[in-house]
Amino acid sequence: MAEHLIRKLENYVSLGADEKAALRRLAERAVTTLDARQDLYLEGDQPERMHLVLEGYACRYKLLEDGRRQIVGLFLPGDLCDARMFILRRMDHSVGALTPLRVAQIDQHVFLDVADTSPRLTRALWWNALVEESISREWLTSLGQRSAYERIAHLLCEFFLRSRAVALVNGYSCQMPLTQLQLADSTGLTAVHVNRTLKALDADGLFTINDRVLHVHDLDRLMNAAMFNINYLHLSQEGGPLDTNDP
Amino acid sequence: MAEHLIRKLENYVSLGADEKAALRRLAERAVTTLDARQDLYLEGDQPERMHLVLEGYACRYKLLEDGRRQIVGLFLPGDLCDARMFILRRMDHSVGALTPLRVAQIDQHVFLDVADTSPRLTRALWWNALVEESISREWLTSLGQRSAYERIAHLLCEFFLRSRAVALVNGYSCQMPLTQLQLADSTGLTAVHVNRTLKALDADGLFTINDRVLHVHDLDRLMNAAMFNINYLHLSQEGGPLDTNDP
DNA sequence: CGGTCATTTGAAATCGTTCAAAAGGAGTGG
DNA sequence: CCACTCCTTTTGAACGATTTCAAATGACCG
Repeated sequence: MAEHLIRKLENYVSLGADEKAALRRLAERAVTTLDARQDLYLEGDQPERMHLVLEGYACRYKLLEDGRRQIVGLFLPGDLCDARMFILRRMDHSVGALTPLRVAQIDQHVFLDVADTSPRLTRALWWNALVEESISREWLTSLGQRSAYERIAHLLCEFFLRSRAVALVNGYSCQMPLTQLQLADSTGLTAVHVNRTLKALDADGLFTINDRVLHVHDLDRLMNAAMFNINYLHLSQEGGPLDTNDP
Repeated sequence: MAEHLIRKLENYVSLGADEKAALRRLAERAVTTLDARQDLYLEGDQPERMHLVLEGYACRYKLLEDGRRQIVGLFLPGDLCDARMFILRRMDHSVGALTPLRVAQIDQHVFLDVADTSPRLTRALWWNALVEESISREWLTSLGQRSAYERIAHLLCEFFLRSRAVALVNGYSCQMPLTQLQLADSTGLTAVHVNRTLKALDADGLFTINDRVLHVHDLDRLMNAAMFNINYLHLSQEGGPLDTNDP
């Protein structure tokens, strides 16, 4: 099901029935499942196919020689992995499943054909790629400037809002597949400190995580605590998505 | 002069005379100069033109409400700023000159026309964009996992190698326009600590910086100290650039 | 000459790490 | 069903990398 992807793209522009159909056909390609902890790519691989996440969660990560690990991006349902990575001969990072994962494997040329279905769809897929880059920049800002408390608040705030953008929230709750160790690898902290910081965030009434479910208790205060500026997610273009009849 | 850009792209693929000519024409568009500290874009701007850096150095940066600043990317001569940013209605970060700067301002459609001059050039410009993303991921890894010492070693190593890729080195020296404060904003450290760490790196015989010039004393040891894995720069495709007669 | 910016140094404070250990849950094989 | 292992969460105490605060110096510029 490409519904999550469609939902996400429609934050940017309303899609026509033909465009949605093209995306749905994409999602029917070579559907595979992976267990948690399995890798979709490893650093050094020659990427040949790209993937659309249908169900479950995954991450990009890099390893240093001595085993230190940094998670450099998260994939939610509806996210596309490495749409154009095949231009680089070798992967410079790995992609791993965080939970059991269902993905569609898509050949590059099939994707490019679909991307060319309509100018509007082309643009929407571009928008999607550019938002991913914007998120990287925001993560850089978090790692460089935010305190542990702000950093974790920021990550979870982003996660909640990205989940909401693909209709995966239930009021103020959503899945949160990251263990404290993975949270630590995402934020450049240690698991011990993540544990203590999560407790502080809970004590302050901002959110709790239980059994891989995030409950946001006060989104406004959470955003404030994280110095969260929603613009970088480029969700609603002022006045909402473009109309279907737009050029 | 588009020579730096051409040089850089030829790390990936050899370009034909017509392709080079197209790039050179790009670089003649609306050439402007800026002083150090002037901004090319501010967060919130609607990007309309993209830029090619002809001479001088610039950076992308983000500010938090309370004034903390993170530099999230560097531009050297030959770098393209925000080739496709116009798809996003608003800039989510700012771009500022680090030194006096000469740039060519390029309209989006002009750029896209040139990019379509040949499949090889299209691919080369894609390669360029993907390398920039790869660098972001490596910076994330630095900020999250590397110590102050490793982080600064890594940044300068990268800077040296990127300079070399556009023929801006002289043996083991190159310009290094960042002040210690800017180095601090790039690495998520304080200027005080950058100062002390630079001294340590000098004392260890890795490199020195004097009057905005970097002298690398021992590149191998510098790369080791930084845990520098050159693959992420995607410089030489195995066996060197593709041949001009390739598809 | 005064002002701004960059560099440098010292001393104290702190945030986050490291080390160590315990406890709970989930899955596996006997 | 128990024993076992692995993973995750949790807590305490000590340590240390980096920050903060403060101040001095030098270079450049109008």
